[in-house]
Amino acid sequence: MGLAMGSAQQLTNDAPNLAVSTVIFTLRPDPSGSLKVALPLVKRIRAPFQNQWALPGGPLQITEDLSTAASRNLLETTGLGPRYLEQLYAFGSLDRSPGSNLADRVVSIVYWALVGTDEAAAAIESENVQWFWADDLPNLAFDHNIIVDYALDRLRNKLAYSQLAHLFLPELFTLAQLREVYEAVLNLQLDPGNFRRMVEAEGTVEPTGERLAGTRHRPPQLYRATKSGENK
Amino acid sequence: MGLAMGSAQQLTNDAPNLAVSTVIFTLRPDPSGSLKVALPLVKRIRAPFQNQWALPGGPLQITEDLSTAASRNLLETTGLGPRYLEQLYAFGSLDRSPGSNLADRVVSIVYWALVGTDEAAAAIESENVQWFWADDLPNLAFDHNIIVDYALDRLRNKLAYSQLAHLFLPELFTLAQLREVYEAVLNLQLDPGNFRRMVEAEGTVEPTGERLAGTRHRPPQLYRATKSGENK
DNA sequence: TTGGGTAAAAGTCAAAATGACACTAAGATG
DNA sequence: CATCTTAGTGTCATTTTGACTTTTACCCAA
Repeated sequence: MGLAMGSAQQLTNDAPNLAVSTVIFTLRPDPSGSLKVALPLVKRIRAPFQNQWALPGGPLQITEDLSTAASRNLLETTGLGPRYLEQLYAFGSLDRSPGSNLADRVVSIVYWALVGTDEAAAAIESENVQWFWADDLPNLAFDHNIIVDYALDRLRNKLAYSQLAHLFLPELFTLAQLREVYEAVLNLQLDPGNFRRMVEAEGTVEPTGERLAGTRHRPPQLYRATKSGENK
Repeated sequence: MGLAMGSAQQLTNDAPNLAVSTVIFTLRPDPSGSLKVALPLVKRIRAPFQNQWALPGGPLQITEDLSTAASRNLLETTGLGPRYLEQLYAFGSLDRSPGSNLADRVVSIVYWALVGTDEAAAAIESENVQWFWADDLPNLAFDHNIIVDYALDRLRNKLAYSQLAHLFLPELFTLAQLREVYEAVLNLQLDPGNFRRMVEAEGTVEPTGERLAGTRHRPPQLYRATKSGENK
């Protein structure tokens, strides 16, 4: 209970350290042109797991909210703001970083975010920040592979019983584009007719009256998200 | 970035403190005999919020996992072990404890737990630990009213698309008892026939062949939970 | 011993939701 | 103008859901 003495390098602490990390999802066209889920990772520049890829994150500042820290992760790695941001889970097992001692223990509160397909195309990429396909990740630092899988599960679940698919898209979109989002995230094929019926029944999108020109077929209606069904 | 100097009383820290709290649910018969959701609270013995009721919890020990800490909360307040335990959410707003300064900032990782109706009847109760109806709580310390509401939402959701209702019950139970759990938690009436059809279709319970005697009507079959559909 | 009360358990039925699929519309392309 | 392609509409059988009826098997009181 007395005053703990720090080492020269680091304050010795009897409490775990607290960090916030963020899983950032977007959709990008793969070489064949179909959309796939992608996320940015940062290369670690120090031990442990030096030179391995990891989720963007860092210590929680004493002055910032959890979600603010998550937004900061997002901004610092991609230069973007979130279209959607939600807390995912707090990971705090004792064995998250094998070999390290208890004083280095870190509890990570992880958020997940969506960024628009259009915005993400203009996002920062560099030596130390690169985008990966969510279904084809390298071995990540710490337990970050597990975390990404967990976030993917949540994304797929949310998409099914919530209305956030349009957040990947620009303000105006066709039902085909919306369907493509579902197909990319859920990794399955949807019947266009039935999909239309479902979306119209939900009332979360409304036709704008405008049509998208320049297709090689009948011009599709452009829709926008309704105010009511923003999300949840 | 230098070595922080502590006061005589407390180590001044540039990181938020980390605590684990647990919302513990059970079902108890109310005066009229029907089951209602109840939870134990502890009376705070020091400021802030001295003498107000609060969720059981405390600082996370450097040597224990998050879920272990939650189990410890449960054991220390009720003397019981959890039938079910799941992380709920990490609460970390800057204004959780109005009036306190940043050095006292606490991020709480909250778990929620189920304990059996039978076990809970024998749980500890004292001056400083009492059970309350979930739908009739006093003003709790910190943001704990919000947390309980959040946990109730989660419980109701989980019950609907997951199979944990039987965790409130003893090993053997009738379908009427199982239905009573749903009705108490979701606060609605269910058609007995349709409920039976639903439960049988899910295959999460199996008849034991035994029947419950002593009722004033046709003796109901006793069921148990199947291994396969334990939960999730 | 029998008739009434009660909830268990099984069964019925119409409405709604779902999945598979066919058909027509309206543009582009050659 | 014939053809290709996807938009958009329509059909239909199957499954699921909610409301309800009927029959079963016990207790209890007359």
